Order: sequence, then structure tokens, then C-alpha cells
Amino acid sequence: MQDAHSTDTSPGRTPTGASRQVPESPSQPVPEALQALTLDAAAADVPVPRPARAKRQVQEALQAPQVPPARPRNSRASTTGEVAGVRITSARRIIDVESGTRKLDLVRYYARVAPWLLPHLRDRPVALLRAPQGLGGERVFQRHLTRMAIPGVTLHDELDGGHPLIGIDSLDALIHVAQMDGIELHTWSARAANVDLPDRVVFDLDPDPALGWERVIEAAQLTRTLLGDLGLEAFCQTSGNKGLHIVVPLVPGPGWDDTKAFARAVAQRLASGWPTQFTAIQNADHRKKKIYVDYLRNVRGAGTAAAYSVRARPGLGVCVPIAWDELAQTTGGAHWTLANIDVRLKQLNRPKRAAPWARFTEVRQTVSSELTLRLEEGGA
DNA sequence: GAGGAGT
DNA sequence: ACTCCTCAACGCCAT
DNA sequence: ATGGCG
Repeated sequence: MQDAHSTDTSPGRTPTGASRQVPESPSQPVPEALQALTLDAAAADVPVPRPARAKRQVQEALQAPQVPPARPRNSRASTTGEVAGVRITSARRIIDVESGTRKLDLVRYYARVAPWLLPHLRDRPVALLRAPQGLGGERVFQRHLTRMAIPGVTLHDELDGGHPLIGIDSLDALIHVAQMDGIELHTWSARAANVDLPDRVVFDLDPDPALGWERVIEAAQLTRTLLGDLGLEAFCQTSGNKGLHIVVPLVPGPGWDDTKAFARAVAQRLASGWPTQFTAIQNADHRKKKIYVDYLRNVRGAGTAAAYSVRARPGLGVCVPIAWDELAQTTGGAHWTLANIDVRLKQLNRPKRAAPWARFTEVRQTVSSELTLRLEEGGA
């Protein structure tokens, strides 16, 4: 996920005040609707909207260039849908231009995937990455529900300095979140009832885009082997983006500091053992041609995109848990997207087939400062 | 996206 | 009734 | 102290 207020290619920003300028010419050809819109705004003495608003108008213009101007009042119903008993506004709004996905497609996905997704959300604080103006617009990361309630959503008060954390424990809550353009769902690595004792360690393997996918598969297997040597069973999911997540379930016990220290030791061991393959340093220049092992998800208040969460990036990748023996057949971190995820869900529905993470809730293991020390001192 | 203030 | 404005995170690490 | 990062 990115910073909450990323301003990418913003069309025709106008300085506050009287003088306004024609938008710089974009590198891509500008659709006619957009040209007309910006030209009109510049020519007539019309107040020029703020960038976010401009994007919204542009998007609307692109989607429905031929909407009759005199639409009868109250006929917004044409773009209002219903999913699982929840009113979905702007249902036909396109949220991802690349795939042509509409808001209603997103909401319906979350309704369909709920049986698999909800167990990963249940009882955990959840943070949302919302994109009310679509993937091209402003993205909002939301950890608390202070101002506004979302129907069905559970509130965990006083777990985070008195700011109510978000809990999604029902289909109803999930669909209301999707109605609010909640696209990514990030869960804490601890249960709300035991929020100071993490119950998993997560390693986010984030490759330099230049690297081939085989390198990422190899890196994941190295990580699995290292953890296995420490007596820890690990699980793998596609990140829906470029890389993979390695997840190690824990019996709660060690606190956040010990858990983070362990995760850091693992990341640094990978980086020192295979220096051409891994880095544990976040800065961009250290990452060239490497796979960044992001161990900093293992901090109180941080989160990781949940299994079956959509990612708010063009193409709308999905996080998908897989079995280790499936890894070699994957083609990338975004192997599954909103466009092809149904194939996977159908597989999961086959009664005889073992769930890829069947053992996840059965594993009984934990970490300790002793184990971390052993790792740091170079022991096996 | 939603709520509140302002017109 | 409508438009406009505002709001919706945070901790860690490298430098 | 600041900036970038996720």
C-alpha cells in the first residue's frame, strides 16, 4: 500500500487564486471527454475544482460520456444495487480502468469470498485501504472509526489509545465496508482479545520489479527452509501485488518486541546468507535486484493484507493462500485477480480437496528471545 | 463515501 | 434542496 | 530532525 494521499498524475492543478493555466499535456493521449472538460473549465470563468474533485469529474466523464444532462431526479436508482441486503451506491462506477472492474464487481466478490475471508478477519483489528474515487484517485488508509460508523462493524475501543479499532466479523460488516470502497483489508498479527501477544509472524517478500518470478519462488523456499530449520512451519500466500507473504502461526506468548526481534533476525540472516538474493533494508537503493524481506509488519499497530483481500492496484490482484507444492505453478504475486479468482474459489469448494492452509490453525509453535539469539549468533 | 455547515 | 468542505494512520528505519 | 516506506 502507498501513502494515503499520493498525488500521481494530477490533471490541470490550478494554483489558488485568479490565474489559471492550461493543464500540461499528459504523455498519454487524452480522451475527448477529458479534453472538453478541461478546456471548458479553462476557457469559461468557471471555478476550477481541487485535484481530487477534478479526478472525480474526469472519471465520471469517462464512464458516462453520453448521460443525458437532464436526468430526472431520483433516477440514481439506475446505479444503485443491492448485495446481501446492503444498498450499494454507484454500483456501475468503474474502479479500475485497466480491467474495467465496477464497484459492484468488487462488492460481489467480497460477498462470494466471505466464507473463506471472514475467518481471517474475525477477532482481529482490521485497517482499510479505501479508494473512493477509484484506483486512480486519492487512497485513504483507515485504522479507526472515530467520526463515522459503518453498519455491522465491530468497534474495539481502548485498544489503541482510545481510538476505536475496526472489526469485521460478519458478512454484513464486510459488505458495508465494500460499499464504503474498502478495497484492501489489513489485519493485525494479533487477536483483539489478546492484542499485546501476536499470534503470527509475517514476512513480506517484495522483489525489485526487474527480478523474474523464479527468483521470488526460490526466495520463498529458502525462507521456508530457514524457518523449518528453526522448527517452525510456515505458510505461503500470493500478495496480490509483486511478491509473496510467508506467514508463521504462533501460540501467543512472546510480546511484540520479541516477535519483531525474531522477524528481524530471520530477515537479516537471509540477507547475510544470500546477499545477492535478499536485503532487509527498506530504502530503495538497497533493493536493486534484490528481494526486500519486510519484517516490519510484525509491530503493534501494523498490519498485513489479509488472505483473500483485494489489492488496490491496477488489475486488482488478490491475496491467495496456497500450498507449498502449488508455488512452482504460480506465475506471479498477482497470479489471481478479481478477473480469475472464481476458478480458485471453485477449487476450494471441492469437498475432498484439502484446504491449502489446513494445518494453519493446528500448528502449535512459538518463538523466543533464545531462538532469536541463536539465529543472531549464527547457530543452526 | 458520508456527514455537517453553509447558502 | 443543494453545494461545498472536510475527514478518514502510524511506527520504524536510514540518513 | 526528516523522509520514505508499507
